[in-house]
Amino acid sequence: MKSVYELFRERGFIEQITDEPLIKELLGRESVTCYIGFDPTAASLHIGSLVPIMALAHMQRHGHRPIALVGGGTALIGDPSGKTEMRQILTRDQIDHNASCLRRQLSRYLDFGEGRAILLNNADWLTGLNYIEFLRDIGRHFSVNKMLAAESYRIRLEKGLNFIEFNYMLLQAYDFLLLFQQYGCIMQMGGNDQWGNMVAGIDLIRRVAGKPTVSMTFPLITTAQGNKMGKTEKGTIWLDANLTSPYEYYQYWINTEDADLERFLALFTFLPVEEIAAVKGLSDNRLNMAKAVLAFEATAITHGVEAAVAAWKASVQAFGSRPVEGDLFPSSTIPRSDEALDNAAIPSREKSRESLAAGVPAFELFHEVALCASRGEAKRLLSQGGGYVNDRQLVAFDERIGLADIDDRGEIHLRKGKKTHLIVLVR
RNA sequence: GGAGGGGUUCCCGAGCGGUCAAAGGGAGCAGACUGUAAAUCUGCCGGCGAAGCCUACGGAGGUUCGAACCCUCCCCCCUCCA
Repeated sequence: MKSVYELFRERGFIEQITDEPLIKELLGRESVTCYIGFDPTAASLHIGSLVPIMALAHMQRHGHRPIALVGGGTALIGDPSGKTEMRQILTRDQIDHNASCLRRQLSRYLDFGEGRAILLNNADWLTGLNYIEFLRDIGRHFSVNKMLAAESYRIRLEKGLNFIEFNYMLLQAYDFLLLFQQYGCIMQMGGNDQWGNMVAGIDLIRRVAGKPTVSMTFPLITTAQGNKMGKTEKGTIWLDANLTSPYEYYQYWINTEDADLERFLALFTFLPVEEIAAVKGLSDNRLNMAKAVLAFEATAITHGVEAAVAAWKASVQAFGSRPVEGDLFPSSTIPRSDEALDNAAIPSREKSRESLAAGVPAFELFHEVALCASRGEAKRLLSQGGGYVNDRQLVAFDERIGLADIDDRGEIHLRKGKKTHLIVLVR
């Protein structure tokens, strides 16, 4: 079996590491306890946290012991790293609530069974700290001169950085020290913007305990367009099915740009790299099949196979069938034929028969079902030919939609542009 | 604490008494072209409506026929000095 270090290398997980020979050796030789922190700044993680999650999952699959640390304590401070402005400080209640949501969410990716992985919240030790003691025990090991030189602070020095944020690094370093002492955790991983905080932890452990520890950062994943992952202008792509439905999630992935496909398959699926390498030679239809595989696998990891199949069916229903050929990604469990399609995963709205009897002007209907944010927007959309009813393009924005448009399944299919489908269920 | 500079529509950023729902860019949406891709081109891009009205330029007041633009107070940010 390949060591997880090699796997990280070939799948593109590594941006920087502190001590390559040491990490290589440790990961190949023994079961290592490592940790990654997750900020409970929202009640759900989003796609941006997927790389760290996948990294922990890989660690676990290779017999190491991951610690997922929910930053309930550090979130009270707010990490300035990688941010140009101070972010909104959340209340204790909000953070506690979010932290408990994240615990549940992370359990879907990792097995927190006895000895296999650990889930902690740093609020448990940070909120009870005594200020004077902390300064004397921990603070004295930090050089302000050195901190000011750190990239993450330098950027903020131009924009303004207040004392509470300046402290963040000490707290994260302290987390690492505590995990080292209490759980034998010797490796921290995280996004590349965490580099400064991670190195600070290693330094602290060396000073306090005299032991070497290591860290590894992941590249900040951007799309080929240079946008941050998971933050589209439409909104964030969340991992919570209630915030981003499995169908939307699937669609997000299937719309991956060509240039990102291979990299994303390596990062966001468990498919073997040998199969992923085949993407290089693909074009047109077969390339799109590979995107379907990415979408299916990614959806299955986050929402389960059943939800992924439903999303796949809905997608095929909406965009046409292009079964993935058998020689592509043999390891993938994506359905290869399109029997038994259904569109249950396509967003739908109910509407009564009576309300349609007199016919509803199309722009009002589009607004009513939330396909458009306002009536004005709906009018503009329809006037420009961006509205469809049962695949028929509407020519007039006030065309009336009524009983005649109901199909034999009792549905009216509305479409905004090429990609946004919605089904009106007539009751 | 003192001096100066700022806070404009989702973001950046012009405007500095009427012609401003506010230049320009970005993002977004739609159309064409395609492969549910990218690039490109075109149109749209506060709300409700027929005209018109309403809501918006950090907040509250004021001057004026009329204010994003002038005045007062307050809040927030930045720079320099302490």
